[in-house]
Amino acid sequence: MQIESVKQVRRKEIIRAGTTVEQMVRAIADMIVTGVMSPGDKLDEISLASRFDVSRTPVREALGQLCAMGLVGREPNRSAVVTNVNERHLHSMFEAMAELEAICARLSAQRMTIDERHALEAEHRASMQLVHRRAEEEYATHNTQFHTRLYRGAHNDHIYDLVTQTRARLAPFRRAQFRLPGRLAKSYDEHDVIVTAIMRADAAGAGQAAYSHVSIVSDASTVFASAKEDV
Amino acid sequence: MQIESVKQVRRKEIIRAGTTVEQMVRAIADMIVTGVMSPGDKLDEISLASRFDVSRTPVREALGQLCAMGLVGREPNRSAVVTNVNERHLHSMFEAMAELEAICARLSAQRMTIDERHALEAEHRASMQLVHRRAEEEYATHNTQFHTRLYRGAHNDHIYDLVTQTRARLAPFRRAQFRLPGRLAKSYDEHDVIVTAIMRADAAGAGQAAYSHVSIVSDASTVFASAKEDV
DNA sequence: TGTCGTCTATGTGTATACAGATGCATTGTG
DNA sequence: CACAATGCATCTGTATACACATAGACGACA
Repeated sequence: MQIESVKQVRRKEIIRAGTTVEQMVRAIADMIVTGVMSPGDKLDEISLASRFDVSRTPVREALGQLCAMGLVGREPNRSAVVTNVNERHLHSMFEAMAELEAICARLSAQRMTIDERHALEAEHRASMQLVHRRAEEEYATHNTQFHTRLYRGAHNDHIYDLVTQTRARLAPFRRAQFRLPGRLAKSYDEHDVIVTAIMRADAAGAGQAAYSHVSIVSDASTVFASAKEDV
Repeated sequence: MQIESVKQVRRKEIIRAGTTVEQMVRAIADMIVTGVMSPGDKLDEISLASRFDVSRTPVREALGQLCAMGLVGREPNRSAVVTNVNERHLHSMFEAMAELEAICARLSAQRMTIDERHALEAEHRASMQLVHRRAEEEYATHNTQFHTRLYRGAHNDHIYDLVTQTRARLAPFRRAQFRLPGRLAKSYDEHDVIVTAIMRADAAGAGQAAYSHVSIVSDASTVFASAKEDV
């Protein structure tokens, strides 16, 4: 009886804390993406359970989802670990990202509605101010929206899934891209080429512009080297 | 004590039956892919648990993986259901598949080693016999291998993951493609164009050939219509 | 002193128990 | 007779218990 009341209280606390599985996934993913946890770090189920004040069961659920997202690896009878990608694999992800962006840009050039084209152009034009003000954080937000518009503009749900998934897996390696001097202006110019091609319905041009945009932004080996030095 | 011995026995049975989570995933995926279960069918945890003679816990694990694979959908406090894709979404998957195949063919034309090129060509040539013998089953096996060679030949791990994943999700809708009259010969001819382009290191040609090959094979709306009539 | 074996501690995998939510059926009322 | 409300049954979500696997430490023997 007393035990049950304890359970009740705990349950209330959990509900109040609002620690759902989804939130745990977000929290752990954030820790990985922001570098709080480094590749190779163990994710102990018991520690996580006590940390989020839930039992191991939902923790395992969350780890399963993170595993599906590719952020953590799991082996039988072993703790889940933050996935440790090697340089070759990282390069393959950046290349895949470039290919997917190119597809989205091509399809966007062909399929975007008038409204979508106008919205893309307007948002892009407005971002010039952010470049002048050197507002890196805000530009990063705009940049995410800009690319999301391309993914949506392709009007293909499955490709949207693939590109979003790839983007999530690359997130840990894209930190602070816009801090580099002149990077904002360069990004804007590259966006401009893409937007212009899309407005002209120039599919091939948009695809090529998007490919080189992402390829240049990534420069995988450099990114990886810097990321590795942190470890 | 007695309870424990019962558990022991059960455990032995389970081990003997060898019903691991991975096997359950395979079994359920097969049921979906082969049409034993139709889109919209409920996947009751308790029924599955008794069916595989395990508790609900590993069943939930398996359902989570199937959800990540996109074969089943889950909503809170509701049974998992076999994903019911609409025509638009199915079309988007076929289109994505064509784009991914094109990428793999392009990259294969550029990157395959001499050995890989020879193996591809040899296997392709050998498949002509299967066409003459109208060996649909065997040709289907060969076809899978052929495409897998293209995915591997691109030398990009992440793209391999994406294309494999997409292929798995499309599996339920590709049954009996090779039963159609003349389909084998047509497939062979299309493979031939791809192989020739790859042997010449003609990236653009290989990409285009692969795209139209997959696009024609799929013909999404027809496939969907027939799949739908079964339901 | 080094190496191999065993023992223990920690953590995962699975089973079971229980609380909450949802959907359906049954009953009561207009 | 139809519709709504309530009760019940069923299934999911989470907690907890227990058995097995693995790794690291300690001791024995060469």
